[in-house]
Amino acid sequence: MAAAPRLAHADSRAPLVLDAAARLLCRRGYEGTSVRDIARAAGMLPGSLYCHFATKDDLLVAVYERGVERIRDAVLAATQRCDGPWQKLEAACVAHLETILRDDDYARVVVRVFPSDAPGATARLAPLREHYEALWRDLVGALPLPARTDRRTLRLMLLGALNWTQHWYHAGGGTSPRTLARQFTALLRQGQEPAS
Amino acid sequence: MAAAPRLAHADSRAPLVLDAAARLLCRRGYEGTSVRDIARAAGMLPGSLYCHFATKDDLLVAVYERGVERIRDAVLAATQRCDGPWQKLEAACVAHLETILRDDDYARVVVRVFPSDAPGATARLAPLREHYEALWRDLVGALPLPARTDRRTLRLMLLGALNWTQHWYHAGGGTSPRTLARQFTALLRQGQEPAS
Amino acid sequence: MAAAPRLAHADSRAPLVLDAAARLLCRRGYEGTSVRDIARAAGMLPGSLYCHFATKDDLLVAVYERGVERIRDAVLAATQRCDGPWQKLEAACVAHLETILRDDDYARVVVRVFPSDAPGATARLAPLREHYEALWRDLVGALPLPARTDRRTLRLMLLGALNWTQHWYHAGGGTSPRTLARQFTALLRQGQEPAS
Amino acid sequence: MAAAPRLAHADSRAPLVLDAAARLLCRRGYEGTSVRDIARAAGMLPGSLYCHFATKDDLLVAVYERGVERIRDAVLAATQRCDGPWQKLEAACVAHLETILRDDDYARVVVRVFPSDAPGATARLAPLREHYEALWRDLVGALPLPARTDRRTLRLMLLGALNWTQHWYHAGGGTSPRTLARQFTALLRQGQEPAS
DNA sequence: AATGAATGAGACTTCATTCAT
DNA sequence: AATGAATGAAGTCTCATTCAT
Repeated sequence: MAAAPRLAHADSRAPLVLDAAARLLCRRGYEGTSVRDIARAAGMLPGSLYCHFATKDDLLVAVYERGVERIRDAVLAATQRCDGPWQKLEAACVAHLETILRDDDYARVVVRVFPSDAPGATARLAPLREHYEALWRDLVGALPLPARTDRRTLRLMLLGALNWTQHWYHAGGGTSPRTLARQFTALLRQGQEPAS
Repeated sequence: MAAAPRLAHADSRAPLVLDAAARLLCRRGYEGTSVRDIARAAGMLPGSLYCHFATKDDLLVAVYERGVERIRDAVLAATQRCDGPWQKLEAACVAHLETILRDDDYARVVVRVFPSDAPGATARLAPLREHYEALWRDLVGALPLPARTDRRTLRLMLLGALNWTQHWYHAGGGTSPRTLARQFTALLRQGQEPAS
Repeated sequence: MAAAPRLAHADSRAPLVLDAAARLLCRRGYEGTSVRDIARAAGMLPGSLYCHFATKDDLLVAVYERGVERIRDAVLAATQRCDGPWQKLEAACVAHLETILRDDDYARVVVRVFPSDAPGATARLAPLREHYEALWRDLVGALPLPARTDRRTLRLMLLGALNWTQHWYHAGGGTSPRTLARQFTALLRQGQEPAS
Repeated sequence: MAAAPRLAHADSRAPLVLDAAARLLCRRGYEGTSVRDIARAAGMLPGSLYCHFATKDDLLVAVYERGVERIRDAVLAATQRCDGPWQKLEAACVAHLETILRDDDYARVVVRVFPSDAPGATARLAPLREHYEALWRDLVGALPLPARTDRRTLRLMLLGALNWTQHWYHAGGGTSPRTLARQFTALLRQGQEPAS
């Protein structure tokens, strides 16, 4: 079934373009990536990109959509394999970090490029991001926390710490994304003040 | 408003240029800010900028230097007013957050623009950043922590959480930078797992 | 006159650009010719030049290549029509001078612009020039000369005299390039001291 | 008398500016030399140059005047030390070549920069050059030549050969300017055809 | 679906020059 | 005589985009 006649040309080279765009966007950001660069990386001429995407912004949005979908799927899958709210949170952190620190360029774009970086696409980008973060609202909402705890702050703190890793984490540095995620969770869960 | 009467030949309009640059850089990033924009904001022609700064990179470095100096001074001053390592850390978080979330555009540039964003200035920017982060190494180093704790991870987690606030915090949202900083510190210090 | 109907999509307007570049470069030199000027002369916008040539230097190199090719071909063809080393030398002088003093702007660029004028292209220009001058080494090498004669000096003297004509020769002044070339050759060959 | 009180400040630093201009102009040409470069080389700011010279063109003309004066003086002095028209011509060639191939930047400017390179100064530059070349008209005019000889061509050929040396001569290459000048003269005087 | 050429705006930077001080 | 700051034009080159083919 899968190895049917027509195989390669399928529905064009749009995926190839997306891959190239994701690769560059997550490394150089929105302003630092030109349509020319993307075209070259995809083995095309700049004009040819416009057969697949009407504007640079559209291309970014398409990458973003896939990025959000992927990281969301990864986190969802990870949390469903666990029981217990803290276990689920830890699994989510592991999935999030492994996704953005390994080779998923699409997901990395979501973390690297901010909706405000592309003024013409802000309105479409923001909801996508929001869609992903809603997931974390649920995860944090499910935690058994002292009444005084501000769950929003906790969530934003954790996501901030996770996302900021892109700026300092380098593979091969000893600590794996998984270990790092677990450390983050533990720090939040148990605190560091020695039991007095 | 632009083009003041040309009195005050003294010490020039370089500070004005720096202010304009800081304002734009912290909002739009390095690639998103053009020399034209900065010149216009300073009430000059683009070429006139080059009386004060030889290149766009030099201008960024000058802003960075002032930014690092300011946020460093703020944190140092705050910590010296406190006793106790956790108190010092909390004071540092408050100072850091108040500086980057209020109107100090210079400090915000340091948090927003990464050395790698400006390839021609990376070599000058990175040490400045490092100079500031060294301060946090000391602060975290002084904490009385369980032996198992990875102080580096703790530091990077906290700084990540603090710096990421620039992406979601908006003044007038109820929580002040000071409150936020205290919450972050408390979350790390005491943990959230209900005493069992 | 600019902006032809846009028919003739074939093989593009690159030759037109080259022609315009050659025309200006041989008259105003490298620094004296701007990309803007060339574009205007070619009926394009400055940015459009870069569809055909990646940099100003590349454009110069392309002109140079054609210039060297043309003058070399002219000299080679002329010498092959003659017998005898002095006849060949004279024919070469005639060809060289007719080429650079008539309307071959490409060849004139080779004589006018020095590799060192365009630092970024020196490495590519110098071998081209050398390629042409090698031809003259052969021509002078074949002359039956008194043993004491420094052939290198003779060659450089002759080429210098020929090339310098660009600075004073103006068509319509009575002497044709052909006549001039013959005079130069005769002066060197027979000397001017009256037979005593 | 000479070692009187006021010594150094004399009539300002104009000579210093001229020296700097000559140095740069003879090396980089007119378009390749900026007013800024000259000012920096003279230890001044660009604006300060305009205390001494109203425009870049004026500066070039001033350098040119001194250049012509120097090379003219050198040639005149040399010819007056000799007897015989061919001896005078040889002495002139030696003086010309030693002046432009050694360190007299002023004279080198005259040979390197053409009146047409500075459109705004062409009208003032051309007569200066002409003034120098008139000298050669006399020298060649005095030669005892066969009636058929075109003295103008002979003169232009010799001057072309001499001036072109700037493009290939490098000190330390074995042949001195003096030797070279003598070779040029001999080639013209005696011819190279072996006595048959 | 893709190309090659072109566009017009705008990028950073340097130019010769001016002028109040 | 000199400075420091500014100007306005122009320098080379890149940008996202368009469009006939």
